[in-house]
Amino acid sequence: MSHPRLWMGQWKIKEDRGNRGVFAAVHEIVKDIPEGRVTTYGAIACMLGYHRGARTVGWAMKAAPPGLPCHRVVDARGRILCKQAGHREKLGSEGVTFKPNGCVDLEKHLW
DNA sequence: CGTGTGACGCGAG
DNA sequence: CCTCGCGCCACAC
Repeated sequence: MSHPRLWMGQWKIKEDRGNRGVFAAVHEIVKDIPEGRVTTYGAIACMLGYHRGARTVGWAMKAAPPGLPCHRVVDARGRILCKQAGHREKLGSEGVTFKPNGCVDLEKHLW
């Protein structure tokens, strides 16, 4: 897997946040996701050092504040878990392409 | 401090 | 390709 942020020292954000809450750290990362790019819960977890804390990242998303581009965060297979919103269309207008089955093309747009 | 919970990940069928 | 089951972790109570 290639996660540019992994070797950019982004996981240090956790320390910068003083461990006050992983949520804040996750939110910071999600905010930095550029348009036309997507990332996965597991990737974010890795950036923070929680190589197995993908679920915790999901929690952070649930508590995500307004304005957070949470539609750019999908699962490891490129599927949008948040069903309530039409994120798929949003991503499409940002230049993200999808596979025939509706999954995001992670190979092309993974952050 | 123990228990329950969840927008996940991955292997196996 | 899809579904099922187990494991993992931080947070709320």
